[in-house]
Amino acid sequence: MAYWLMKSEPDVLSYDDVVAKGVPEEWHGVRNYAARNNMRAMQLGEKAFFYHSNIGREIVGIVEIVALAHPDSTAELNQKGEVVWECVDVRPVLKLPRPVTLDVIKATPELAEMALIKLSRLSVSPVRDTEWALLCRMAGLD
DNA sequence: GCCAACGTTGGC
DNA sequence: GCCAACGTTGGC
Repeated sequence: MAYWLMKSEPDVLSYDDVVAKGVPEEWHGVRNYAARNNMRAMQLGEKAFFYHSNIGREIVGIVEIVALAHPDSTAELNQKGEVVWECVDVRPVLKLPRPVTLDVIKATPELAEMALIKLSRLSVSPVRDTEWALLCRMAGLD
């Protein structure tokens, strides 16, 4: 099982928004090949951190992948009429007892290699098992 | 609001 | 195929 991190601007879609909707959220709008490829690699049941970019700049919750990559309903086809942009669906799992801020992540040597830090513009990125476990502990989870 | 990083586009 | 110009993301 792989772990992931997905960014959202909370004024567009916050973790609470996803919870309030009560239905799986189609993670549409990604227009970056690396991010798309990461979504294609996701398996059902895998978990992702939900990160608030721009406002807050912190990991606030965990979501679960409930639909494999499928065509992004908001995307245009390319000139050949092919699907280029895809997305997964997620559902909320839990809100972190203590959100983990970007500042704290940056100040933690064990997390210095995270894609969140190294590739700051990548909106869907992998998280290593060790990073996941540490972040969960920092967030106040078992 | 600014700007660095970086991905994409298009001229050559 | 190179690279300058441009657009976007996201931290500051």
